[in-house]
Amino acid sequence: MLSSNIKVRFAPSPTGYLHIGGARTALFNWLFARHNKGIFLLRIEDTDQQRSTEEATQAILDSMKWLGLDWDEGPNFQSQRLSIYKQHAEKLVALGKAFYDTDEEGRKAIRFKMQDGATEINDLVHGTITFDASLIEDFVILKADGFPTYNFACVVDDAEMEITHIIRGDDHISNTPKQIALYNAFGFKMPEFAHIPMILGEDGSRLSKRHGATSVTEYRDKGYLPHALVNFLALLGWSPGNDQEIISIQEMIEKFTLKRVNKTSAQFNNTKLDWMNGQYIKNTPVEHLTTEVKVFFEKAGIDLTKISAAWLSSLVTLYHERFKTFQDLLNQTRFFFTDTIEYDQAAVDKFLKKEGIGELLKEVHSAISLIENFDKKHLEDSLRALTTRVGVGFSKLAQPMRVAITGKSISAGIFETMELLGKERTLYSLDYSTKHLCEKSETIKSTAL
RNA sequence: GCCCCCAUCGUCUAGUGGCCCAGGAUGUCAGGUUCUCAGCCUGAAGACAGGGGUUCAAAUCCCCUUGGGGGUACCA
Repeated sequence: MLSSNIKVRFAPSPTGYLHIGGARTALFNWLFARHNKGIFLLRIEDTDQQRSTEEATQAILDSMKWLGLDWDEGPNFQSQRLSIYKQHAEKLVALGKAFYDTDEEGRKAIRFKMQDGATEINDLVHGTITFDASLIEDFVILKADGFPTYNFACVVDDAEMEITHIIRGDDHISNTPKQIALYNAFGFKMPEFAHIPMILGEDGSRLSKRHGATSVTEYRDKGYLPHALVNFLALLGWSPGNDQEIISIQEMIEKFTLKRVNKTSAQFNNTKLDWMNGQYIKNTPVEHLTTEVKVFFEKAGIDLTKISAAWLSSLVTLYHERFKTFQDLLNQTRFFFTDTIEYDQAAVDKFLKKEGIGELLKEVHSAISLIENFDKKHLEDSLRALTTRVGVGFSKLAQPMRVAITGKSISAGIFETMELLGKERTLYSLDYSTKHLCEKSETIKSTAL
Protein backbone atom coordinates (compact mmCIF):
# COMPACT_ATOMS: atom_id res chain seq x y z
CA MET A 1 0.00 0.00 0.00
CA LEU A 2 2.81 2.42 0.81
CA SER A 3 4.42 3.55 -2.37
CA SER A 4 6.01 6.72 -1.09
CA ASN A 5 8.23 7.64 1.78
CA ILE A 6 6.04 10.51 2.81
CA LYS A 7 5.26 10.63 6.48
CA VAL A 8 3.26 13.20 8.38
CA ARG A 9 1.99 13.51 11.90
CA PHE A 10 -0.70 15.14 13.93
CA ALA A 11 0.66 16.14 17.32
CA PRO A 12 -1.94 17.55 19.67
CA SER A 13 -1.30 18.36 23.29
CA PRO A 14 -3.87 16.74 25.57
CA THR A 15 -4.82 19.85 27.49
CA GLY A 16 -8.40 19.88 26.30
CA TYR A 17 -10.81 18.36 23.83
CA LEU A 18 -9.97 18.20 20.16
CA HIS A 19 -11.30 21.46 18.84
CA ILE A 20 -12.27 22.05 15.26
CA GLY A 21 -9.03 23.85 14.45
CA GLY A 22 -7.04 20.86 15.59
CA ALA A 23 -9.40 18.54 13.77
CA ARG A 24 -8.85 20.46 10.55
CA THR A 25 -5.07 20.23 11.00
CA ALA A 26 -5.42 16.49 11.59
CA LEU A 27 -7.63 16.22 8.52
CA PHE A 28 -5.17 17.99 6.22
CA ASN A 29 -2.35 15.78 7.45
CA TRP A 30 -4.49 12.70 6.98
CA LEU A 31 -5.61 13.78 3.53
CA PHE A 32 -2.04 14.52 2.52
CA ALA A 33 -0.89 11.12 3.76
CA ARG A 34 -3.71 9.25 2.04
CA HIS A 35 -3.32 11.18 -1.18
CA ASN A 36 0.38 10.39 -1.31
CA LYS A 37 0.02 6.88 0.07
CA GLY A 38 2.24 7.85 2.93
CA ILE A 39 2.12 7.32 6.67
CA PHE A 40 0.01 9.25 9.14
CA LEU A 41 1.36 9.21 12.68
CA LEU A 42 -0.36 10.37 15.82
CA ARG A 43 1.75 11.79 18.60
CA ILE A 44 0.48 13.06 21.93
CA GLU A 45 2.55 15.99 23.15
CA ASP A 46 1.99 15.68 26.87
CA THR A 47 4.99 17.58 28.10
CA ASP A 48 3.01 20.06 30.14
CA GLN A 49 2.61 18.15 33.38
CA GLN A 50 0.21 20.73 34.78
CA ARG A 51 -2.33 20.81 32.01
CA SER A 52 -2.18 17.41 30.32
CA THR A 53 -4.89 14.93 31.23
CA GLU A 54 -5.77 11.39 30.30
CA GLU A 55 -9.39 12.35 29.66
CA ALA A 56 -8.22 14.84 27.07
CA THR A 57 -6.09 12.19 25.38
CA GLN A 58 -9.08 9.87 25.26
CA ALA A 59 -11.32 12.59 23.91
CA ILE A 60 -8.83 13.31 21.15
CA LEU A 61 -8.60 9.66 20.16
CA ASP A 62 -12.38 9.30 20.22
CA SER A 63 -12.82 12.40 18.10
CA MET A 64 -10.33 11.24 15.53
CA LYS A 65 -12.00 7.86 15.28
CA TRP A 66 -15.41 9.42 14.97
CA LEU A 67 -14.20 11.62 12.15
CA GLY A 68 -12.68 8.60 10.46
CA LEU A 69 -9.12 9.89 10.67
CA ASP A 70 -7.31 6.64 11.25
CA TRP A 71 -3.61 6.72 11.99
CA ASP A 72 -0.95 4.27 10.87
CA GLU A 73 1.49 4.75 13.74
CA GLY A 74 1.12 5.71 17.35
CA PRO A 75 -0.18 7.18 19.42
CA ASN A 76 3.27 8.00 20.72
CA PHE A 77 3.50 9.81 24.01
CA GLN A 78 6.25 12.29 24.62
CA SER A 79 6.02 11.74 28.36
CA GLN A 80 7.37 8.24 27.70
CA ARG A 81 10.40 9.50 25.85
CA LEU A 82 11.96 11.68 28.50
CA SER A 83 15.36 9.98 28.43
CA ILE A 84 15.61 10.51 24.70
CA TYR A 85 15.15 14.26 25.05
CA LYS A 86 17.58 14.38 27.93
CA GLN A 87 20.23 12.60 25.90
CA HIS A 88 19.75 14.94 23.00
CA ALA A 89 19.85 18.01 25.18
CA GLU A 90 23.05 16.87 26.82
CA LYS A 91 24.55 16.13 23.47
CA LEU A 92 23.96 19.74 22.51
CA VAL A 93 25.61 20.85 25.74
CA ALA A 94 28.61 18.66 24.97
CA LEU A 95 28.76 20.19 21.53
CA GLY A 96 28.78 23.65 23.07
CA LYS A 97 25.47 24.47 21.40
CA ALA A 98 23.47 24.56 24.60
CA PHE A 99 24.18 25.39 28.21
CA TYR A 100 22.88 24.96 31.72
CA ASP A 101 21.13 27.99 33.08
CA THR A 102 19.69 28.76 36.48
CA ASP A 103 16.97 31.40 36.86
CA GLU A 104 16.10 33.63 39.79
CA GLU A 105 13.90 30.94 41.26
CA GLY A 106 16.85 28.59 41.31
CA ARG A 107 15.51 26.31 38.60
CA LYS A 108 18.22 24.70 36.52
CA ALA A 109 17.38 24.16 32.87
CA ILE A 110 19.18 23.71 29.57
CA ARG A 111 19.02 26.50 27.06
CA PHE A 112 19.83 26.40 23.39
CA LYS A 113 22.34 28.93 22.10
CA MET A 114 20.85 30.77 19.13
CA GLN A 115 23.28 31.81 16.40
CA ASP A 116 22.83 35.18 14.76
CA GLY A 117 21.96 35.43 11.13
CA ALA A 118 19.04 35.16 8.78
CA THR A 119 16.85 32.06 8.85
CA GLU A 120 14.77 31.15 5.86
CA ILE A 121 11.71 28.98 5.88
CA ASN A 122 10.61 27.58 2.56
CA ASP A 123 7.02 27.06 3.36
CA LEU A 124 4.86 25.00 1.04
CA VAL A 125 1.90 27.29 1.39
CA HIS A 126 3.52 30.62 2.22
CA GLY A 127 6.66 30.52 0.15
CA THR A 128 9.82 31.97 1.64
CA ILE A 129 9.66 33.55 5.07
CA THR A 130 12.74 35.21 6.54
CA PHE A 131 13.55 35.73 10.20
CA ASP A 132 16.38 37.51 11.90
CA ALA A 133 17.72 34.90 14.33
CA SER A 134 19.45 37.52 16.46
CA LEU A 135 16.02 38.62 17.62
CA ILE A 136 15.34 35.20 19.07
CA GLU A 137 16.65 34.63 22.54
CA ASP A 138 18.40 31.51 23.79
CA PHE A 139 15.43 29.37 24.65
CA VAL A 140 14.93 26.57 27.13
CA ILE A 141 14.95 23.11 25.61
CA LEU A 142 14.91 21.01 28.76
CA LYS A 143 12.91 22.25 31.72
CA ALA A 144 13.93 21.93 35.38
CA ASP A 145 11.41 19.09 35.78
CA GLY A 146 13.28 17.09 33.18
CA PHE A 147 10.60 17.54 30.57
CA PRO A 148 11.46 18.97 27.17
CA THR A 149 9.87 22.14 25.87
CA TYR A 150 7.60 22.01 22.85
CA ASN A 151 10.09 23.28 20.29
CA PHE A 152 12.71 20.80 21.38
CA ALA A 153 10.61 17.67 21.75
CA CYS A 154 8.95 18.44 18.48
CA VAL A 155 12.20 18.55 16.55
CA VAL A 156 13.72 15.50 18.21
CA ASP A 157 10.58 13.49 17.57
CA ASP A 158 9.95 14.66 14.04
CA ALA A 159 13.54 13.81 13.15
CA GLU A 160 13.56 10.46 14.94
CA MET A 161 10.17 9.49 13.56
CA GLU A 162 11.32 10.55 10.11
CA ILE A 163 8.54 13.01 9.47
CA THR A 164 8.94 14.39 5.97
CA HIS A 165 6.25 17.09 5.97
CA ILE A 166 5.24 19.18 8.91
CA ILE A 167 1.71 20.40 8.34
CA ARG A 168 0.44 22.53 11.19
CA GLY A 169 -1.39 25.73 12.01
CA ASP A 170 0.29 28.95 11.00
CA ASP A 171 0.42 30.05 14.61
CA HIS A 172 3.57 27.92 14.56
CA ILE A 173 5.33 29.97 11.93
CA SER A 174 7.22 31.93 14.54
CA ASN A 175 8.38 28.71 16.20
CA THR A 176 9.86 27.47 12.99
CA PRO A 177 13.14 29.43 13.00
CA LYS A 178 13.90 27.99 16.44
CA GLN A 179 13.20 24.51 15.19
CA ILE A 180 15.26 25.02 12.08
CA ALA A 181 18.15 26.12 14.28
CA LEU A 182 17.74 22.88 16.22
CA TYR A 183 17.66 20.78 13.07
CA ASN A 184 20.89 22.42 11.98
CA ALA A 185 22.54 22.00 15.37
CA PHE A 186 21.86 18.28 15.27
CA GLY A 187 22.53 17.92 11.59
CA PHE A 188 19.09 16.39 11.13
CA LYS A 189 17.55 16.20 7.71
CA MET A 190 15.29 19.20 7.25
CA PRO A 191 11.61 18.38 6.67
CA GLU A 192 9.25 20.37 4.50
CA PHE A 193 7.03 22.86 6.27
CA ALA A 194 3.45 23.73 5.39
CA HIS A 195 1.67 26.20 7.62
CA ILE A 196 -2.04 26.13 7.13
CA PRO A 197 -4.36 29.01 8.03
CA MET A 198 -6.13 29.04 11.33
CA ILE A 199 -9.82 28.74 11.94
CA LEU A 200 -11.34 31.70 13.70
CA GLY A 201 -14.60 32.04 15.59
CA GLU A 202 -17.68 33.52 13.95
CA ASP A 203 -16.64 36.99 15.08
CA GLY A 204 -13.20 36.68 13.56
CA SER A 205 -11.34 36.31 16.81
CA ARG A 206 -9.41 33.31 17.99
CA LEU A 207 -11.59 30.30 18.64
CA SER A 208 -12.46 29.89 22.30
CA LYS A 209 -15.16 28.58 24.58
CA ARG A 210 -17.18 31.74 24.33
CA HIS A 211 -17.84 30.86 20.68
CA GLY A 212 -20.10 28.04 21.79
CA ALA A 213 -19.40 24.60 20.40
CA THR A 214 -15.76 24.31 19.46
CA SER A 215 -14.95 20.69 20.14
CA VAL A 216 -15.52 17.77 17.84
CA THR A 217 -17.32 15.86 20.57
CA GLU A 218 -19.86 18.64 20.95
CA TYR A 219 -20.75 18.37 17.28
CA ARG A 220 -21.04 14.64 17.63
CA ASP A 221 -23.33 15.03 20.63
CA LYS A 222 -25.51 17.56 18.85
CA GLY A 223 -26.17 15.04 16.15
CA TYR A 224 -23.98 16.06 13.24
CA LEU A 225 -22.75 13.50 10.75
CA PRO A 226 -18.97 13.02 10.82
CA HIS A 227 -18.66 13.17 7.05
CA ALA A 228 -20.51 16.44 6.94
CA LEU A 229 -18.15 17.93 9.50
CA VAL A 230 -15.16 16.60 7.61
CA ASN A 231 -16.48 18.01 4.35
CA PHE A 232 -17.12 21.37 5.95
CA LEU A 233 -13.71 21.47 7.61
CA ALA A 234 -11.95 20.46 4.40
CA LEU A 235 -13.40 23.49 2.66
CA LEU A 236 -12.01 25.82 5.28
CA GLY A 237 -8.67 26.71 3.74
CA TRP A 238 -8.78 24.26 0.87
CA SER A 239 -10.89 23.87 -2.21
CA PRO A 240 -10.94 21.23 -4.92
CA GLY A 241 -10.55 23.91 -7.55
CA ASN A 242 -14.05 23.79 -8.93
CA ASP A 243 -17.50 24.73 -7.68
CA GLN A 244 -18.06 21.48 -5.86
CA GLU A 245 -19.27 21.79 -2.28
CA ILE A 246 -20.30 18.25 -1.40
CA ILE A 247 -17.25 16.06 -1.75
CA SER A 248 -16.86 12.46 -0.72
CA ILE A 249 -13.90 11.43 1.39
CA GLN A 250 -12.56 9.43 -1.52
CA GLU A 251 -12.74 12.41 -3.80
CA MET A 252 -11.10 14.62 -1.21
CA ILE A 253 -8.21 12.22 -0.97
CA GLU A 254 -7.84 12.15 -4.72
CA LYS A 255 -7.88 15.91 -5.07
CA PHE A 256 -6.04 17.05 -1.98
CA THR A 257 -2.80 18.92 -2.55
CA LEU A 258 -1.00 21.47 -0.42
CA LYS A 259 -0.86 23.65 -3.48
CA ARG A 260 -4.56 24.28 -3.20
CA VAL A 261 -4.42 25.25 0.46
CA ASN A 262 -4.87 28.98 0.86
CA LYS A 263 -3.19 31.39 3.23
CA THR A 264 -6.09 33.26 4.71
CA SER A 265 -7.63 32.35 8.01
CA ALA A 266 -11.25 31.27 7.89
CA GLN A 267 -14.14 32.08 10.15
CA PHE A 268 -16.16 29.12 11.29
CA ASN A 269 -19.75 29.38 10.13
CA ASN A 270 -22.33 27.23 11.89
CA THR A 271 -25.08 28.14 9.48
CA LYS A 272 -23.28 26.68 6.53
CA LEU A 273 -22.31 23.62 8.54
CA ASP A 274 -26.00 23.11 9.27
CA TRP A 275 -26.85 23.37 5.61
CA MET A 276 -24.13 20.91 4.74
CA ASN A 277 -25.22 18.49 7.42
CA GLY A 278 -28.75 18.72 6.04
CA GLN A 279 -27.39 17.85 2.61
CA TYR A 280 -25.65 14.80 4.01
CA ILE A 281 -28.77 13.73 5.84
CA LYS A 282 -30.81 13.98 2.67
CA ASN A 283 -28.22 11.91 0.89
CA THR A 284 -28.14 9.23 3.55
CA PRO A 285 -30.55 6.30 3.14
CA VAL A 286 -33.40 6.15 5.65
CA GLU A 287 -32.39 2.74 6.98
CA HIS A 288 -28.98 3.97 7.94
CA LEU A 289 -30.36 7.18 9.39
CA THR A 290 -32.91 5.25 11.41
CA THR A 291 -30.19 3.26 13.11
CA GLU A 292 -28.38 6.45 14.05
CA VAL A 293 -31.55 8.16 15.17
CA LYS A 294 -32.38 5.27 17.44
CA VAL A 295 -29.03 5.52 19.16
CA PHE A 296 -29.23 9.29 19.43
CA PHE A 297 -32.77 9.33 20.78
CA GLU A 298 -32.09 6.66 23.35
CA LYS A 299 -29.02 8.51 24.51
CA ALA A 300 -31.24 11.57 24.88
CA GLY A 301 -33.54 9.65 27.18
CA ILE A 302 -36.37 8.85 24.76
CA ASP A 303 -38.03 5.55 25.59
CA LEU A 304 -38.19 3.55 22.39
CA THR A 305 -38.99 0.16 23.91
CA LYS A 306 -42.57 0.25 22.64
CA ILE A 307 -41.62 1.75 19.32
CA SER A 308 -41.27 -0.54 16.32
CA ALA A 309 -38.42 -0.26 13.87
CA ALA A 310 -40.92 0.24 11.09
CA TRP A 311 -42.58 3.11 12.88
CA LEU A 312 -39.28 4.84 13.59
CA SER A 313 -38.32 4.36 9.99
CA SER A 314 -41.59 6.02 8.92
CA LEU A 315 -40.83 8.94 11.20
CA VAL A 316 -37.41 9.38 9.67
CA THR A 317 -38.91 9.14 6.21
CA LEU A 318 -41.44 11.85 7.03
CA TYR A 319 -38.75 14.16 8.37
CA HIS A 320 -35.96 13.14 6.03
CA GLU A 321 -35.74 16.47 4.22
CA ARG A 322 -36.81 18.52 7.18
CA PHE A 323 -34.07 18.11 9.75
CA LYS A 324 -30.50 19.29 9.81
CA THR A 325 -29.12 17.44 12.82
CA PHE A 326 -30.35 14.59 15.00
CA GLN A 327 -30.86 17.08 17.79
CA ASP A 328 -32.97 19.11 15.42
CA LEU A 329 -35.05 16.03 14.60
CA LEU A 330 -35.53 15.32 18.28
CA ASN A 331 -36.71 18.88 18.90
CA GLN A 332 -39.18 18.63 16.05
CA THR A 333 -40.59 15.25 16.94
CA ARG A 334 -40.60 15.31 20.72
CA PHE A 335 -44.40 15.45 20.92
CA PHE A 336 -44.57 11.97 19.41
CA PHE A 337 -42.90 10.57 22.48
CA THR A 338 -44.48 12.45 25.35
CA ASP A 339 -47.81 11.93 27.05
CA THR A 340 -48.41 15.59 27.60
CA ILE A 341 -48.01 17.94 24.71
CA GLU A 342 -46.27 21.22 25.34
CA TYR A 343 -48.43 23.86 23.72
CA ASP A 344 -46.86 26.93 22.24
CA GLN A 345 -48.84 29.79 23.73
CA ALA A 346 -48.56 32.07 20.73
CA ALA A 347 -49.78 29.29 18.44
CA VAL A 348 -52.70 28.52 20.75
CA ASP A 349 -53.69 32.17 20.93
CA LYS A 350 -53.48 32.61 17.22
CA PHE A 351 -55.20 29.46 16.01
CA LEU A 352 -57.26 27.98 18.80
CA LYS A 353 -58.70 30.89 20.72
CA LYS A 354 -60.97 31.96 17.94
CA GLU A 355 -64.68 31.76 17.64
CA GLY A 356 -65.97 28.52 16.22
CA ILE A 357 -62.70 26.65 16.43
CA GLY A 358 -63.86 24.44 19.26
CA GLU A 359 -66.88 23.42 17.23
CA LEU A 360 -64.76 22.83 14.18
CA LEU A 361 -62.38 20.58 16.03
CA LYS A 362 -65.31 18.63 17.39
CA GLU A 363 -66.43 18.04 13.84
CA VAL A 364 -62.94 16.83 13.03
CA HIS A 365 -63.04 14.54 16.01
CA SER A 366 -66.26 12.89 15.04
CA ALA A 367 -65.34 12.67 11.38
CA ILE A 368 -62.05 10.91 11.86
CA SER A 369 -63.23 8.71 14.69
CA LEU A 370 -65.22 6.93 12.00
CA ILE A 371 -62.08 6.06 10.04
CA GLU A 372 -61.13 2.42 10.19
CA ASN A 373 -57.82 2.57 8.36
CA PHE A 374 -56.28 5.52 10.08
CA ASP A 375 -53.85 6.49 7.35
CA LYS A 376 -52.91 9.52 5.32
CA LYS A 377 -55.26 8.77 2.47
CA HIS A 378 -58.38 8.17 4.51
CA LEU A 379 -57.64 11.12 6.76
CA GLU A 380 -57.20 13.42 3.82
CA ASP A 381 -60.38 12.21 2.11
CA SER A 382 -62.38 12.63 5.26
CA LEU A 383 -61.05 16.04 6.22
CA ARG A 384 -61.16 17.53 2.75
CA ALA A 385 -64.77 16.46 2.61
CA LEU A 386 -65.35 18.10 5.95
CA THR A 387 -64.00 21.47 4.85
CA THR A 388 -66.13 21.35 1.76
CA ARG A 389 -69.18 20.54 3.83
CA VAL A 390 -68.52 23.28 6.36
CA GLY A 391 -67.45 25.67 3.66
CA VAL A 392 -64.01 26.72 4.85
CA GLY A 393 -60.66 26.67 3.12
CA PHE A 394 -58.46 23.78 4.10
CA SER A 395 -55.77 25.98 5.63
CA LYS A 396 -58.38 27.32 8.04
CA LEU A 397 -58.71 23.82 9.37
CA ALA A 398 -55.14 22.62 9.07
CA GLN A 399 -53.56 25.17 11.38
CA PRO A 400 -55.93 24.70 14.35
CA MET A 401 -55.59 20.93 13.94
CA ARG A 402 -51.84 21.22 13.81
CA VAL A 403 -51.71 23.22 17.00
CA ALA A 404 -54.16 20.94 18.73
CA ILE A 405 -52.24 17.84 17.78
CA THR A 406 -48.59 18.91 17.79
CA GLY A 407 -48.74 21.92 20.08
CA LYS A 408 -47.06 24.07 17.47
CA SER A 409 -47.99 25.97 14.35
CA ILE A 410 -45.20 24.28 12.46
CA SER A 411 -44.96 20.60 11.68
CA ALA A 412 -44.64 18.04 8.95
CA GLY A 413 -47.71 17.26 6.85
CA ILE A 414 -50.71 17.05 9.13
CA PHE A 415 -52.16 13.83 7.67
CA GLU A 416 -48.86 11.99 7.88
CA THR A 417 -48.41 13.29 11.39
CA MET A 418 -51.83 12.05 12.44
CA GLU A 419 -51.20 8.69 10.88
CA LEU A 420 -47.92 8.28 12.72
CA LEU A 421 -49.41 9.50 15.95
CA GLY A 422 -52.22 6.96 15.68
CA LYS A 423 -55.94 7.28 16.06
CA GLU A 424 -56.12 7.15 19.81
CA ARG A 425 -53.57 9.83 20.48
CA THR A 426 -54.91 12.07 17.72
CA LEU A 427 -58.46 11.91 19.04
CA TYR A 428 -57.24 12.50 22.55
CA SER A 429 -55.33 15.66 21.57
CA LEU A 430 -58.30 16.97 19.64
CA ASP A 431 -60.56 16.34 22.58
CA TYR A 432 -58.17 17.88 25.05
CA SER A 433 -57.79 20.99 22.94
CA THR A 434 -61.48 21.62 22.48
CA LYS A 435 -62.05 21.24 26.19
CA HIS A 436 -59.11 23.17 27.57
CA LEU A 437 -57.61 25.41 24.94
CA CYS A 438 -60.43 26.80 22.86
CA GLU A 439 -61.84 28.74 25.81
CA LYS A 440 -62.53 31.91 23.96
CA SER A 441 -65.08 30.36 21.68
CA GLU A 442 -66.67 28.60 24.59
CA THR A 443 -66.93 31.85 26.50
CA ILE A 444 -68.45 33.67 23.60
CA LYS A 445 -70.88 30.88 23.09
CA SER A 446 -72.01 30.85 26.68
CA THR A 447 -72.60 34.58 26.78
CA ALA A 448 -74.54 34.33 23.57
CA LEU A 449 -76.74 31.81 25.17
C1' G B 1 7.10 47.95 21.73
C1' C B 2 9.59 44.41 18.40
C1' C B 3 9.17 40.20 14.86
C1' C B 4 6.15 37.29 11.52
C1' C B 5 1.72 36.06 8.66
C1' C B 6 -2.70 37.56 6.09
C1' A B 7 -6.27 40.85 3.20
C1' U B 8 -12.12 39.02 -3.17
C1' C B 9 -19.72 39.50 -1.64
C1' G B 10 -21.97 39.18 5.85
C1' U B 11 -19.43 34.08 5.73
C1' C B 12 -16.61 29.94 2.95
C1' U B 13 -14.27 30.41 -1.61
C1' A B 14 -12.88 30.43 -7.52
C1' G B 15 -9.55 33.58 -9.75
C1' U B 16 -2.02 32.99 -10.35
C1' G B 17 -1.51 39.96 -15.92
C1' G B 18 -5.87 40.19 -20.69
C1' C B 19 -11.32 34.93 -20.92
C1' C B 20 -13.53 39.22 -14.69
C1' C B 21 -17.80 46.11 -15.21
C1' A B 22 -15.16 39.16 -10.91
C1' G B 23 -17.79 32.90 -10.90
C1' G B 24 -19.89 29.24 -7.17
C1' A B 25 -21.81 28.04 -2.23
C1' U B 26 -24.09 29.69 2.17
C1' G B 27 -26.96 33.37 4.31
C1' U B 28 -30.50 37.45 3.10
C1' C B 29 -34.67 39.29 0.11
C1' A B 30 -38.64 38.37 -3.69
C1' G B 31 -41.65 34.92 -6.51
C1' G B 32 -43.33 29.75 -7.41
C1' U B 33 -44.88 24.82 -5.35
C1' U B 34 -48.01 24.10 -0.65
C1' C B 35 -52.24 22.42 5.02
C1' U B 36 -47.83 25.59 8.27
C1' C B 37 -42.66 25.29 8.27
C1' A B 38 -38.72 23.08 6.04
C1' G B 39 -37.36 21.27 1.28
C1' C B 40 -37.24 22.03 -3.86
C1' C B 41 -37.40 25.55 -8.29
C1' U B 42 -36.69 30.67 -10.29
C1' G B 43 -34.87 35.50 -9.65
C1' A B 44 -32.48 39.77 -7.02
C1' A B 45 -29.20 42.50 -3.99
C1' G B 46 -24.15 41.70 -2.37
C1' A B 47 -16.86 41.88 -2.77
C1' C B 48 -11.36 42.75 -5.36
C1' A B 49 -9.60 47.42 2.36
C1' G B 50 -7.32 52.49 0.85
C1' G B 51 -3.41 55.06 -1.73
C1' G B 52 0.68 55.09 -4.86
C1' G B 53 3.52 52.70 -8.64
C1' U B 54 5.06 48.81 -12.81
C1' U B 55 2.52 47.53 -17.57
C1' C B 56 -0.55 48.55 -23.77
C1' A B 57 -3.37 45.84 -19.81
C1' A B 58 -3.80 44.42 -12.56
C1' A B 59 -8.27 41.36 -8.12
C1' U B 60 -3.71 39.18 -9.90
C1' C B 61 3.37 42.12 -9.58
C1' C B 62 6.02 46.08 -6.19
C1' C B 63 5.74 49.89 -2.16
C1' C B 64 3.18 52.51 1.74
C1' U B 65 -1.07 52.97 4.97
C1' U B 66 -4.99 50.68 7.44
C1' G B 67 -7.24 46.44 9.41
C1' G B 68 -7.11 41.39 11.29
C1' G B 69 -4.29 37.28 13.22
C1' G B 70 0.03 34.97 15.45
C1' G B 71 4.60 35.10 18.27
C1' U B 72 7.77 37.39 21.77
C1' A B 73 7.00 31.62 28.34
C1' C B 74 11.10 26.42 32.24
C1' C B 75 2.45 26.56 27.46
C1' A B 76 1.92 23.75 23.25
